[in-house]
Amino acid sequence: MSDDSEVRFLAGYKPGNWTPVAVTVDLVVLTIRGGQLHVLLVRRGGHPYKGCWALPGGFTGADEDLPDAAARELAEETGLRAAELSGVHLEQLATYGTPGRDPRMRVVSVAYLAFAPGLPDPVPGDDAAAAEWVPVSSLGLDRDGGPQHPAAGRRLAFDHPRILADGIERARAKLEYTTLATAFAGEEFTIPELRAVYEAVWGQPLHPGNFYRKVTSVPGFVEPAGTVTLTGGTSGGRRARLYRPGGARTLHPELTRPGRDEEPRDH
Amino acid sequence: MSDDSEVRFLAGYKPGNWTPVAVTVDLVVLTIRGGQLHVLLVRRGGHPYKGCWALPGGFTGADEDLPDAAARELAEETGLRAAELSGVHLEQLATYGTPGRDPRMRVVSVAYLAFAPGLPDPVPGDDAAAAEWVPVSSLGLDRDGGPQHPAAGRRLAFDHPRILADGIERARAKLEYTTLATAFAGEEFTIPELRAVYEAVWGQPLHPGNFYRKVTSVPGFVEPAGTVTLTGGTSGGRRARLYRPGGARTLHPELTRPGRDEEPRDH
DNA sequence: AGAATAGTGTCTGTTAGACACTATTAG
DNA sequence: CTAATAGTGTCTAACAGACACTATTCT
Repeated sequence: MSDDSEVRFLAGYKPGNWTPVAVTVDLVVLTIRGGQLHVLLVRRGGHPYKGCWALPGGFTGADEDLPDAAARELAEETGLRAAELSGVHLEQLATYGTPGRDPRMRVVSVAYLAFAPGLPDPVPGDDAAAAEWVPVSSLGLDRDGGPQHPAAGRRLAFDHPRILADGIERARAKLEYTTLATAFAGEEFTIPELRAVYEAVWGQPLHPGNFYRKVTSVPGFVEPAGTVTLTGGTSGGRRARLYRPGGARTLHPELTRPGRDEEPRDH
Repeated sequence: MSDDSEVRFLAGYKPGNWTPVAVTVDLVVLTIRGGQLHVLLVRRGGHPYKGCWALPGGFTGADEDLPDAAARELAEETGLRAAELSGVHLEQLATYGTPGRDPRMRVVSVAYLAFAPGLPDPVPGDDAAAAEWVPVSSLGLDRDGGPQHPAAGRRLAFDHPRILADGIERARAKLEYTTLATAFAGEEFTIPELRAVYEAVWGQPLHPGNFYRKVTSVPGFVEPAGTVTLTGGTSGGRRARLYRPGGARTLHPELTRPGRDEEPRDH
């Protein structure tokens, strides 16, 4: 496959039969604050959509791999260092390239999804006038992960409502069959804290007793740290045992969302 | 968000702060022939990787949406018309953009996955010297959807072994929780035919009796057509009832793959 | 008839979910 | 003590998987 004629071909190759396109990465960064699912948004400091809220993101570098670009943008917008970023789960979500989605030119955006345990307040990057954690519930997405309602309070730029909805639905689906919920919790956590993650992402309460049994019975999901919390709840209650993430990455059998009898799964 | 200053900005906008990149679509087209899972491959007629086998694909048009580009490439490589293509399931798989993956220049490839019922023999497109259905089992992918073994008979160009492995794992996973298997069958099919689809994609035999009960009991998966096949099997056997795809797109509860106790799910 | 394939009956072990209960801690 | 939270016991209906069986068709 690599012969003389190929070497000659590459030496004389000039791009021609292709369309100039800009490739960007956009990030759906999710975390949990105060029991509510939040997404990281920036207020755009420049045109187009100046002053609108948008997902953080930016252009990819000339020799930068896509996951690296996503990690770099995440670091720039959150001010996290490499060590802190290592605890953040980052995965590719989908790619959006409809002509006209950016009024400037043809832009193909590779969206990434990030799950993070309690991150600090963000630091606006170069292009942003502000950066904030925004409760997902304030954005008027419908419960099934559909696109943003037109009358929502804080409208998002570009096709970011669609990307955000896809990201949230992906997150909801992945909690069912992976151990990713532990990526929202710290190094050690209690089962009620883990349950709070599920309740925040899924947007509905779960049965505490059954959740406890389920989580502790799925092999590899969590392993006991052997210690308990220092105090009980703020208004009484037993101390909770502490756990660490187990070795498994997928759950068998899965933890199914209650009350969904015919939703699409993402992908 | 759309004010005078934005109009002026866009009128005077000149691309500058971005990297020139070519965007292509690559296709993982799966079908079933003779009880075996096959993938559509083309033999490259030009450099680079001249003479190697590769996934079909090509550059996106200047004002072409990504799914349209995928459908166009699919039509070009298979010679199918729009009416036939409507029965083909096409979904975005993932995007691959590691620098150097194409020796010519920076190429970001958006991969699509297509499931099709018995397609005709393909017609090579412009850039291809040949196009063929190739049994997936002949390509030396490991059973869990890992990348191609280096010593495999027919090596694929670029990072196409990885893309193919991702596509197959996606297909395997989606059979578990969606009704997509019916996209591999025709308009009407028997339960044993549907079982053959699962067995071909999953690569393992399933229990006929339990499969029958499961499939017919999941609401919306299949609905009886009221007729039976014209003959029994070639060497005896009862006639099978015919079914049509039901209205559901997802399966509740799912059809789980046997014998996998800790595989990653795709995405 | 005999082999092969389609489809059904039935049993067993596991699981989700409901509900009631015990254990422990703050105020 | 009382309220609140953590965790356990137990029952029931549903389900996966195993196995045996009946039904039908080809040679």
